[in-house]
Amino acid sequence: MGMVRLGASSGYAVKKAADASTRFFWPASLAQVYPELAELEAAGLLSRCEDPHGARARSAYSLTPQGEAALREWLRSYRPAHAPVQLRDDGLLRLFFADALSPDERRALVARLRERAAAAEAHLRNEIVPAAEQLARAAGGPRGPEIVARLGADTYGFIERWLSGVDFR
Amino acid sequence: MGMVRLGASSGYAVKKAADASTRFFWPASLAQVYPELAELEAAGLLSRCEDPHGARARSAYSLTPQGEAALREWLRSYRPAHAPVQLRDDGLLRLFFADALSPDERRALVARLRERAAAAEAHLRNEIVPAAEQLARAAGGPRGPEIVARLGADTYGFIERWLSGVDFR
DNA sequence: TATCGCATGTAATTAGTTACATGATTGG
DNA sequence: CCAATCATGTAACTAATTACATGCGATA
Repeated sequence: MGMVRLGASSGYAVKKAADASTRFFWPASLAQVYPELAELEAAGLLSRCEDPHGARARSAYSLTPQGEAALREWLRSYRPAHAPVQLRDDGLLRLFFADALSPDERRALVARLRERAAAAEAHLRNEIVPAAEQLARAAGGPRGPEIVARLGADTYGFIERWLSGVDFR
Repeated sequence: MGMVRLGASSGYAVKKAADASTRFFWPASLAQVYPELAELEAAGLLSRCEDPHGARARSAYSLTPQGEAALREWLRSYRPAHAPVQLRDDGLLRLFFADALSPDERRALVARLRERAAAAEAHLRNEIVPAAEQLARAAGGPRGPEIVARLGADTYGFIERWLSGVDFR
């Protein structure tokens, strides 16, 4: 619903938008998106209208007033008691157990973790942040996507620097 | 297997150890742990011996040489091409879509995200890091758990400070 | 003697991914 | 004309959580 609100009208567009923005903390697959859109329509939170492109069928979704209200209620319902951010990551898991390795292998693992954090930072900063800026200029200035993208880039940068100071012999 | 290596012999102990350490980036449930231990035993990577406590049955697992080798191979197999850290988080998702809220509501959301990051940092620093230090003193000085716990605490601290500088009117 | 923690498992449900299946449009 | 992208869905499978079910041991 949030993606629809930001201008992604079709299921395909919702998936594409998620890939280009929320992928790092909330990935979505097409097989999730299509049934979900249908359910939200059945619940009266989205309205659908046929918007074919030539002979190719396309469904253009938009938020109903009830959908807008439900989205805002969901945004307001966040409480700090909710589970904290999960840094779900098999790299950190390996670092956790890295005492089973030799010192050289340990250093190599830390180096690879640094590389990956640096790559994630670069990708967010060079691809995702500019895309969010463009969205802000285009669609009535939503700032959430840009703020989250910058937070992500800076956090990966922080992790990269932190790991550079680790001396895990 | 990593947990068994660090001294958690029973399924219950593995779960408890995960709750007290890897929970933030790799949560485990008992319903996962027990079948997994049985599979690893069947594969010859763990050996099991009956270790009853009075009349209460208990299985004490330990790594076989093949298990030790498999664990090390898994630790070595990490490549930066692997999916980057996922900050899977419904709080970030809400921030992403927060333009649908009023300025006051937005600020309240950011404040709650800060509170939660601060709580996670405090918990890691006051509970998880000391537990990892104790483990290091007890079990032949594994440093991975402590390093990861400190990285987590510092990262949450970074996020908390970052959010304090956000002006999302 | 009752509650809490230790201990082991199964069953049911829910969430999520991957693969399959199909076909139109657009740009090189 | 061929490849990439747009577009929609279903089916099968895998992973993960939650709930259920049971019972001993220690301690307050």
